[in-house]
Amino acid sequence: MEAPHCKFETVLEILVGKWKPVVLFHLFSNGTMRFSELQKAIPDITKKMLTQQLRELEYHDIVHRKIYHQIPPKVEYSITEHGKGMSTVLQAMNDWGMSHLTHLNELYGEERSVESFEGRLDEVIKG
Amino acid sequence: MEAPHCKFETVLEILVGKWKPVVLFHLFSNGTMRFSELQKAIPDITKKMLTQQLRELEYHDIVHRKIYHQIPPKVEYSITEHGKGMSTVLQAMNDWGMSHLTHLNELYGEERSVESFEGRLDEVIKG
DNA sequence: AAACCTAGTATACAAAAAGATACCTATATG
DNA sequence: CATATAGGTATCTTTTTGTATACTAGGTTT
Repeated sequence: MEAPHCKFETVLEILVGKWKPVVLFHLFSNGTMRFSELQKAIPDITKKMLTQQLRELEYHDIVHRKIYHQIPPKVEYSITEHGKGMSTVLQAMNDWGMSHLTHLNELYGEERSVESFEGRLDEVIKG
Repeated sequence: MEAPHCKFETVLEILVGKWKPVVLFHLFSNGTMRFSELQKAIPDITKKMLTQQLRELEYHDIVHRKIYHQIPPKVEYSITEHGKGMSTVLQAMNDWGMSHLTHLNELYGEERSVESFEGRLDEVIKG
């Protein structure tokens, strides 16, 4: 990952990647999840991608990784306190994003999908 | 560009790409800029990339493209009214991004560059 | 008439991100 | 003693992004 050039690019750095938003969504929703639970929740993600995204989020101290030293292994992921502070930004992005989708629909018609993975990130990050 | 899966991904869709943030920064700062002025402001960008980013921003109705039918050609770019509505989100991202950088510095030391292209997007989008 | 200007497009190529698949660890279970 | 288990890594291929370079249009300047 490169150093950010402007402050809001830091946020982008955290969020970009095909799977980061979904992963965050599930962790914000469920609080604590095991690696395998995340895999089940996001069926199309490969282990490699899931690991990668989680490690990047961990680097940014958005996600905490708790290892249980047992066999078979058990690892739990959760949003850190610092990570929870992101919810305001996510909320702002979500709100404007919604109105932007409406705007796009006005401009181009209803072709765009507005469906989300269960579609309730807004509710989730508020709580 | 794919359809977004969650609302805040719409915002990401607008912002991702190596050059989108810089382009937006300059347009928010300068109000109206010609293609060539943008090129000068962002020396490393190629015409192809600049065109591409601008077209994507135009599609999202963030940037307006005004063509003067003269030769040699003249085309001016500016932020649309709809685009200006994004400034709140950018501001939120910027603010949290700044505090996040501080947090990262506390965690990992001062290795990370906090420099931005002139570093004043926050001032610019407030105005 | 040749060269120059601006705002591009076209084509080929390199680099980065993502995907597919196989493999590893060490214990518990059948 | 073979197999399953959970959470990964390693390696290779494909796809997506971004870069480099050349070319175009058509009026203006030299």
